[in-house]
Amino acid sequence: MDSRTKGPARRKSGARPKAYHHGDLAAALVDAAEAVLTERGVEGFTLRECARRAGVSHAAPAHHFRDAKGLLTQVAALGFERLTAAEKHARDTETDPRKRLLGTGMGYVEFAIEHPAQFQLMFQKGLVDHANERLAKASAASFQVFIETYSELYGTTFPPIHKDADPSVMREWALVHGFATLAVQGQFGPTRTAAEIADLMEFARRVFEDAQKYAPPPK
Amino acid sequence: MDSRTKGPARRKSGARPKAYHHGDLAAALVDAAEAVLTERGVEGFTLRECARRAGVSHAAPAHHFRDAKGLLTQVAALGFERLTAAEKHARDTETDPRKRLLGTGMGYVEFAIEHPAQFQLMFQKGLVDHANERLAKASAASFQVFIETYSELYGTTFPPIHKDADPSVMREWALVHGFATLAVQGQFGPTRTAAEIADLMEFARRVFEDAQKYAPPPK
DNA sequence: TGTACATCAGTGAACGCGCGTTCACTGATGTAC
DNA sequence: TGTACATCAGTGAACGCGCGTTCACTGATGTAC
Repeated sequence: MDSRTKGPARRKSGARPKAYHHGDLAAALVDAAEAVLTERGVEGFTLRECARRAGVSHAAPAHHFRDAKGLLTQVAALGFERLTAAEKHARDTETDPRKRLLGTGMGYVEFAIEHPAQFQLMFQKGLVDHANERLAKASAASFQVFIETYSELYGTTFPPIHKDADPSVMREWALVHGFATLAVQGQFGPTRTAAEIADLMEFARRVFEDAQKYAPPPK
Repeated sequence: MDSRTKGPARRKSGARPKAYHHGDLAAALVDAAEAVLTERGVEGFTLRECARRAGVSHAAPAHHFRDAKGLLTQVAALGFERLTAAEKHARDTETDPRKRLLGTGMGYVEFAIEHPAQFQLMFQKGLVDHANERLAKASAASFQVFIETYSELYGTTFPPIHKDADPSVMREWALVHGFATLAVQGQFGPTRTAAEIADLMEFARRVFEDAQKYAPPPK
C-alpha cells in the first residue's frame, strides 16, 4: 500500500534502486527530454538517450508515449505552459499597464534564453503533433497573455490569432518573439553566464522601452 | 577546348549525359541542397540525397565540400546574399525614406516565406560553420541594409551589430525578423498558394505601417 | 487474511534503415615538352 | 601535332553507427472473492 505512494515517499528511501516499476516514468522521461534538449539541442535529441537517463530500457517509453514525437509534443506543451507562467510572473510584478505589457515581453524573452532548445522545439513545425489538444491549448494561452495585457492598456479586444488580428498586438508579439529568437540564436552574443543573461535582459528592456516611447497613448 | 566551356555550351548539347565529369558539380549540389531543404525541411536534409539529385555517387560531394556542414554553410551563405538582394530590391522601388525602410522589411519577409527552410538554416546554430568567411560577410551585409536604410531616415550611424547597438534599429530588425519567423512557422496560416502569400504580405505591410505610425519623427 | 488472476510496466534481443565517411580505384582533363 | 604524365573528379564497395520500432517475455501491482 504505502509502497504504492508516489513522489517523496519514493525518493525518501532510495532503498529500492532496482525496483522493476519506475513509479513515474512519464514525468522522468519528460525531465530527461528537457535535459537532452538543453545539452544537445533539437538536433541531438533521441528517444534512446531519454530512456537511458531515466534508467530504463529504450523500449519502455512506448508504454507512455507512442513514439518520439509523442514525447516531444508533451515537452513542447509543458514549455508553453511555462512560457505563459513566465509572462504572467514578470507582468504581475508591475501595476502600471505600460510596465505590465513590457513585463510580459521580458518574461517571454527570459523563458527563451533559459530554455533555448525547448523554445526552438515549441516553434518548429514537424517535430511535434500540432493536433494535440494540450499543446494547442497551451500555445494559444501563451499568446492570449499578450492580448489580455495589451487590452488592459488600450481597452480593446482582439479576435483569436489570425491574419485579421489587430496589427498593433501582432506587432507587439512579433517584436518580442523576434528579439527572443535572435537572442536564442546567439545574435546578441553568448548567454551562458548569469552576467551575460542579465546584460541581455537589460538590452531587451532598452529595446522594448524604446518601442513604447512612441507607442500610441493609452485609452 | 570548347568542350571545356562552362554553362550554356554544356547544356546546349545534352549529348553527353554520361560524361564522367559533371562540369559544375559544386553548383549542382548547392541547387540540389536548396531543393531538398525546400521539400523536406532542415530535418530531412541528407548529403546522399543531394548527390542523388545531382546524379552523382554519394562520395562525390567530398571533393567539393568537406562534409555535409560544408555544403550547408555555402547554402546558408548564398541565402544571406539573396536575402540582402531581396531587401535592396524591395527597398529600391521606393524613394521616400520611410517607405524605403518599410520596403526593406517587406523584402526580408518575402525572402523568408519563399525560402522557409533555407531561412531556418541561416538562423540556426550548429548546422553551419559560423567561422566561414563568406557566410559571416553575407550575414553581416544583410543586417547592414537595415542600418543603412535606417540611417537614411534618421541620419544617425550605428556600430556593428552588438548589444550596444542603437535600440531603435534593433527594434526594427527584431520586429521584422520576428514577423518573418512567425510567418515561416505557419503562425499566420499556410503560405503555399500565391494568394496566401499575397495575403500575408499585405498583413505584413499593415503591421509594419502600424509600427511606423508611432515611430519617432525623421531627422 | 489469503489466494487466484488480470492488468500493467517493464526487459532485452532483433529487425531493417539510411546515414556520413573512408578507401583504393579509374577515367577524363590539362599541361609540359 | 604528339606523347607522357600529373592532377582532378568521379566511382562503388565497405565500414561502423545509432536510431526507432516491434516482439515475445516476465516481474510487479492491484483487485475480486
